[in-house]
Amino acid sequence: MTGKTFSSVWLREPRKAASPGRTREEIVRAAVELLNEEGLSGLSMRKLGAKLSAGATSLYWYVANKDELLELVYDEVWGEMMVPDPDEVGWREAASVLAHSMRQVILGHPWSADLIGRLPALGPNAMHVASEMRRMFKQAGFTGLDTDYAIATLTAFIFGMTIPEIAWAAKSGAEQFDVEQMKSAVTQVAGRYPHMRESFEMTEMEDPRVVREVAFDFGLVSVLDGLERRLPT
Amino acid sequence: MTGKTFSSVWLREPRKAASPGRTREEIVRAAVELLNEEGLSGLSMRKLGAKLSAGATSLYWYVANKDELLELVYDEVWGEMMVPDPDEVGWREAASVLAHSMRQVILGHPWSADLIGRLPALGPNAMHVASEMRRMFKQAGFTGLDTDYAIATLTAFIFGMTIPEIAWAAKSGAEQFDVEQMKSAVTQVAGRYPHMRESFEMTEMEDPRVVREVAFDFGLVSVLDGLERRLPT
DNA sequence: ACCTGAACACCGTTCAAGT
DNA sequence: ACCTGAACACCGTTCAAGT
Repeated sequence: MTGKTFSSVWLREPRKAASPGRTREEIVRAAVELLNEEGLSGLSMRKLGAKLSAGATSLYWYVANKDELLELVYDEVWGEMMVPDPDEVGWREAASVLAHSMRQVILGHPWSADLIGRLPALGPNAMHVASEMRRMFKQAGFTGLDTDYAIATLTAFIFGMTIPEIAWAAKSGAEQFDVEQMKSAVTQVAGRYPHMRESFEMTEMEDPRVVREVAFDFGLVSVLDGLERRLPT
Repeated sequence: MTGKTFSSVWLREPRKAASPGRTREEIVRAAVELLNEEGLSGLSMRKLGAKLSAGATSLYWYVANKDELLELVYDEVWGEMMVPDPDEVGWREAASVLAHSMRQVILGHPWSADLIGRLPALGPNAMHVASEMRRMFKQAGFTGLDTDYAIATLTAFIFGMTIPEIAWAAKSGAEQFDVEQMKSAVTQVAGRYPHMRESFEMTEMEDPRVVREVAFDFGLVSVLDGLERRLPT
């Protein structure tokens, strides 16, 4: 009657840090490198083992399974996010800087997009960011559960906006891509939807990179305005 | 110098609809069943072939690869989303109903969460929803690119809020799960973060399902308020 | 304490061959 | 036009065995 147990790397004691052999840090560093170079599908236990010039399965001594390894590298991403002090710059500025920082970090590690929401974010870096966000919204004036709702709303916006950006960046970005072909493709598909055609025609003359930036700013201001209205007066 | 070409099922003519053999609809229906029963990792070309009592690789006649198959089932999900007529109920009500509907549809097909943002949503059902959303925001008074920004903001919120819900629902939901164990686990991890402990203690006495509902409503109202402020006066 | 290799049970995809 | 089977190049994970 106890059911499945919830498991996460962060709930187990790491192996004793004895002198010989590899360390978790080494493994995580190599994994991140592999991910940055080849993306999520480029990371296999075998390849990672090889990169560390170890046998294919020796990693299982440090980590229970691949998901645990991913939890580890996921937390590295959280470690890169900038959380300004709301006491110094005010909560709105702090939220804004944090949002842009989170977006940039994800865009810089496209493989992390697939991890968001799939993996629990219980690592120390994620905890630190969450904790600082809580401080930020309390400083703004939120109390009780509203504080958590505000956090959830802002992060939902940031992730929801950035995750799809990855797909487009991966496909259309880096100019190794036939822009004309894509345009005609999309136009073809939007053919029977006048509202959509209008939209595509408008964005066609703009640089897609700046369109996404502007869209993010537009949305961010909207979300922060909306949250501000929830503050008790 | 033409680069990689953008490809999608929706850009190719489907195979001639001859009498014998299977149809795309049959295949998609079987795939959706498999996904609902076993989740994304339960869908393999081999299993799907078997379910259709066909050879493992016969599907490749109907579909170029597995991603195309996923694009097909993904659009089925979009087909279930409800888009009320903004001319009848007003844009805010329409947006609100749509948002809740999108959330429910995703929660009802947890496997779709991993597809969002990874796959282009170019199918007819996705196009229809996007087109109606555009009509909705134009009716509200948005013009030009602002209309697209508003759409992006709202969908970012909906997806960003719902995708992580899946992970928790999959783990803690269905009561086949040891709630006590998870609580102590999370508390353990939050130990050194007073802000986090406070938050966990507060949500502990509430039903997590209603907490998520309330959070969604809170965020939705905030986002809609914020968007409303962007309207030209 | 740490690492190895072999083995198991899978994958997606290609392709020549069948009807 | 449609389907098959064999084959290729992979996966994650377990486990007995080595040092």
